[in-house]
Order: sequence, then structure tokens, then C-alpha cells
Amino acid sequence: MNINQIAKLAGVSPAAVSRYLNDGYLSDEKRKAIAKVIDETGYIPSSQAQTLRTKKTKLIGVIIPKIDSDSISQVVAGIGEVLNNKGYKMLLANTDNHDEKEIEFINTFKQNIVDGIILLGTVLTPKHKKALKDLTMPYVVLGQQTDISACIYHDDYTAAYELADYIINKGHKNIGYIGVTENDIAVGVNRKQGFLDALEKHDIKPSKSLIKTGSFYMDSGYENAKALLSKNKKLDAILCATDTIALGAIKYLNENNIKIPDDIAIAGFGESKPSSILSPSLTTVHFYYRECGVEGATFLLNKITNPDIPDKAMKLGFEIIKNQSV
Amino acid sequence: MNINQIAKLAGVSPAAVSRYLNDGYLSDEKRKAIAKVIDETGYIPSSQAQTLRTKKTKLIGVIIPKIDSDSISQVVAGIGEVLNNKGYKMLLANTDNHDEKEIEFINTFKQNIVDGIILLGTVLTPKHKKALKDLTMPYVVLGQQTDISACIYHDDYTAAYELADYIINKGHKNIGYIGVTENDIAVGVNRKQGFLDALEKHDIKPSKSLIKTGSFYMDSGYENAKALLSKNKKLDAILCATDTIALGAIKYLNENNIKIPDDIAIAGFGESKPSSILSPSLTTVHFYYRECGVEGATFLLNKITNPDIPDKAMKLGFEIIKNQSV
DNA sequence: TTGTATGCGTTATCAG
DNA sequence: CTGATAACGCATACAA
Repeated sequence: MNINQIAKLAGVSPAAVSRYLNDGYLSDEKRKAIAKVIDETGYIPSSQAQTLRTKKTKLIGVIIPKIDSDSISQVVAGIGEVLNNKGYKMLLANTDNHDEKEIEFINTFKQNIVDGIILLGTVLTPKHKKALKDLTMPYVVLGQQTDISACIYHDDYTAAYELADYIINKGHKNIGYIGVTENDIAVGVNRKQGFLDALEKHDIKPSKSLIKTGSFYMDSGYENAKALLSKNKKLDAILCATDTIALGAIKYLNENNIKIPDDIAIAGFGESKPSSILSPSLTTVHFYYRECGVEGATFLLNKITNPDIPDKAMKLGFEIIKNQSV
Repeated sequence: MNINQIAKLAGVSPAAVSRYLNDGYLSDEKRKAIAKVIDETGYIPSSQAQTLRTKKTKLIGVIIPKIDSDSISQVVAGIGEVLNNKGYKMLLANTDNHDEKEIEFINTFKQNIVDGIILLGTVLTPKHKKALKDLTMPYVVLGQQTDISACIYHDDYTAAYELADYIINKGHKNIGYIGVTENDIAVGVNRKQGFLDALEKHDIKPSKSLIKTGSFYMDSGYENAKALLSKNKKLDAILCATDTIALGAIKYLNENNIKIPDDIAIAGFGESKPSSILSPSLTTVHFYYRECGVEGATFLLNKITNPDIPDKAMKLGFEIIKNQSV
């Protein structure tokens, strides 16, 4: 069933049907005739042919580092909501934490198969920036601050600063930190710097043996908690760069009968689902993940319909969730 | 940049370039010339035009009830892995637990924008079945058993039976059950029936006040645990149809200083991430979610390239994770 | 092996 | 307001 057959059945020209579909000039009479035929036949225009003509695919490419993460799935949910409402669809590309795959996907999307790209950033290497700059379509980066494009990100620095401040004010002084690679500016650099600056404010000198770096997985929390405890007899708190890492640390503490928060206080970032169920519940930071997705998708769609709007950088707030683990 | 320009630059016909792209007859000489030009120009064929001709989009529609769920995101990860390796892309449609949206998406996908559909089923109403049957492209249902198409699902019944049996053998007799709507055959009916049959095997008569039904969210666990405890003074265990529900129940128990497993034992299904971190850790069932996604995607792609292969129903196994909560 | 010509299903242009 | 017609970029039947 194509536009010509519909036209014949309705006794009009294909062009008239096209106008009907795209709200062009059309007499009420023909409009009705076409509506009737389309209703009866259940005709649906071929989006490929439309795309071939209009260069619009109504598809948005969303590149994420992994799907089975509380925070990312929330961002994706926010994006999906907006896209659905506006008649767009989401092409989901999962890199499984392989940076190079991000570039691969960007280049794949470049073939005009999407109208725009949303990149949930972890690492933004020069290669990434080059790939993005070569893009002819609008794009937006979520979760990382960058000057090469519109971006929506979280106030990681202040969140870490205030959370560390809170821990210190609770009486802890020998605080260990389990972070992630500094290639990730948001999570690796900013959260750590917030932590360090809070220490400095309280005249606490951070010892090297208290600062650890690991992966984004639970294992890292487990192993680094072990390492921190073995080297620092006075350790009384651990701040982890993500809730997932904190969960790993908690696992180690539990297995070794170390009481939270009496022996060791612990806190994370991201307000993962388990945080409130654990006992003691986990002190953490709520970021506006879903909102990040909503804002990002909304901006991107605006940019697609109106390419002249200037890129913006939007910093979202946070909330310290003061639970029992500190 | 299109196929004609490449042809001109390489001094060949557009058809030759097309053959180069599709491994058709071509002399080595021309092959090299075309390769050179394509390499230099960075030419990428328009997938829309290809689709218009070939009717193949290399897109797979994946319909899911929600994205921020441990189990579902694992299935999606498995699907994504296979699709990537085979040069397909995933169009992700999130229904946010609205059944009607599933039908909407199925109908949207029907416009030939995808080569196949993967439906992560919750509820399969007659309307769903009709929408699926109207489909001209291959599709597969994951997580639910059905005779209308290929399906890959979990052995929910036996898992529930064995888990309940295990709980009973641990000495519990007054076991409450928090389930979900029976519209969901896999989770709502099969798990409950496994539970009931295990009771029967041990000559335990299930009292109505011990069987609850709620939503898939934590709230349901919290509220129904409260209800169970208020009506059943002898209650000594709670089996929840999902880990998420179990987490809600645990929250209620913790808040009311009810000791797990001494006062009340508790168990769930799905081996969610928190299950191992909780203390006591949660007894649960491991299902092969990622494998389910992998198998589903693999089968679908096979079916796309070879439409004649018969539909199959594949039942995946499970593993009881015996943790401390029972 | 190669090239020419045609059509996939739309939409934009233009003349009416 | 309407309709004929020419693209969009590619793959294939057919002729060579």
C-alpha cells in the first residue's frame, strides 16, 4: 500500500495525499475523501521514503557506557519519555565501557541515520571531540561539562565538597577515598577535588595512603576498602565516588564484622536503589538523573527544529541524603 | 556524496560501485579503484536509500516495560551485544508499564522501520496477540511462554517450587507470599503456583490471609509485609515474587526491628544487585537474564535471514542462591 | 564482467 | 487549491 494507491482510491493525486499527510493546502472535500481511504486501508507512509526525501529520520542516537546502572537507566528513562512525546524514537548504543566504541557509534550515526545524538559521557578524549566536531547534526553531552557542545551535567564538585564537609562535621577525621579514573572529569576529578578541598577547609592533610582509585564496579569498593583498612589503622570513614563502589566496600566491612557507622562511616554518590534499604541505610547524594535526560532530550529536539539556538551548559543541583551510614 | 559521484571519481559506473559495496562481480582493477576513492572521500552509503530498495533496515525494535530494572537491563545488555556483533542496531521502546503502549509500539514498528521485534513480555492480552499476529516481520517474546511465536522464558514454576521447598525444609511453616497480577503468567501465575504446590507437597494448607498481590514496586513489598504481619501472628517467612518486592518487605522488617531470618525469613527472585550486599544477604533465584537476551536476539536474527526456520520455545534454567535471609 | 535504465515511496517544484 | 513531474540514493534486471 503506497501513496499512489491511496490517491487512486480517493480519486485524487498522490500530491494531494502527501499534502493531507503533511498539513498542506487541501479542500475539505478531498481531505475527507483521503481520510476515509486511509482509515479503511490502515495505510502508513514509508518512513524510509520520507527520510530519503526530507533527510529527517525522527531517530535520536543515544550512546551510553552501560545499561545496567541505576543512574544511567534513569537518564535513559528521562530521554525516552521526551522522545516518545515528540514522535521521535531512540536508537540505543551501548559501549560496555569501551571508549573506542563511543567513537565507532558516533561515526555510525554520522551516516544520517539519526537526526541528533545524545552522548552520556564518561571520558571525552581528543578523539571523541574530533568525532563530535565532525558531526553535521546536533548533539548534546550529558553528565560531563564540555565546551564543544551543549551539555547538561551535575554539580559533582560541590556535592562532594558538602558531603565530605558533612562527614567531617560528624566527627570523622581519617577519611579514606575510593575514586575512579581521572579521565572521567565529572566523577574522577571533580568529586575527588571536592573531597580534598573539604579536607583542606578543616585543616586536614590528606595522606596518600587514604586516596584510592579503581573501576566503576563493586569489586573496586571491596578491594580498596580492604587496602585502606590494612594500611590505615585509624581509618574512621570511607567516601566512595559512586554508590556501586560503596556497596562493594560495605560488603567487605560486613564480611569482616566492622560496624557501620560506629567503626567506619561510609558514603557514596548517586542514590542507588539499595541505598535506602541497606541497614544501616547509605548516606549518599541524589543527582537529578531523570531530569538530566529530560532536559538533554528537550534541548536536542529544540536544536533540531531550530538549529540557530545557541548551545548551553546547564548545571543541575543535588541533594545530600543523610542516612545512617555516617 | 553519493554512489554516482563515487562512480565518476573512480571512472566506473554506479552499478560497479554498488557491486563493490555488495560483493558482486567486479574486476580486481575496478575494485581497487573504487576502494581508493571510497577511502579518500569517506563515503558512506545512505542506509535509507538502501532500505528503500532492499526493504531491510538493520534495525531491531526492542519493547520493554521499564528500563530501570536490574533484570530487564541485563536482558537488554544481552540483546545489544548480539545485535552489535551482527551489524544491527537497537530501537528501544519503553512502555513504562503501560500495556497499551506495547501495542502502540508494535504498530509503529509495523511500518517496516524494523526488521524484527523483541518483546519483553509482561502481559500478553488478546490485543497483544492480535497485534503480534498482524506483524509481517519476525518477532520473539522474552520472559513469557506463548504459542503465538518463538519465546524464551525462565522456569519460574520450578524455581518457585524449589525455593519454597527449601524454605520449608529450613523449618518454616507459616509462609506468606507477596505476588503480582495474574495477568503476568510468568511472574504472577507460575511463581505463585510453584509456591502453592510446594506447600501442598509438605501438607501445608495455604491460608488466604497469607497470599497477597501487589505491584512490581518496592512499595508493594513494604505495604504487604505490614499487612501480612498484622494478620498473621505466627508468620515466620515471606516469599516475594521479585527481589524488588522483597527489598520493600525488608525495609518494613528493618524499620520494625524484626530480625531476619530469626523472626521472619525472606526470599525473592531475580538476584538483583543488592541481594548479596544486604546483611543478612537475600536468598533469591538467579535467572539467566543476559543469556535470555542473547538467545532471543540470536534466534531473531537467524529467523530474519532464514524465515523458514520453525519457531521454538526455549526454557532457561535457574539457580537458587542460598543466602542468609532464610 | 560491465553499464544502462528503472523503480523503491515520498515530497518539492512548478505550472495551472 | 491541485496535479504532473522530477528528484532523493541506491540495487537490480537486462542488455551488452
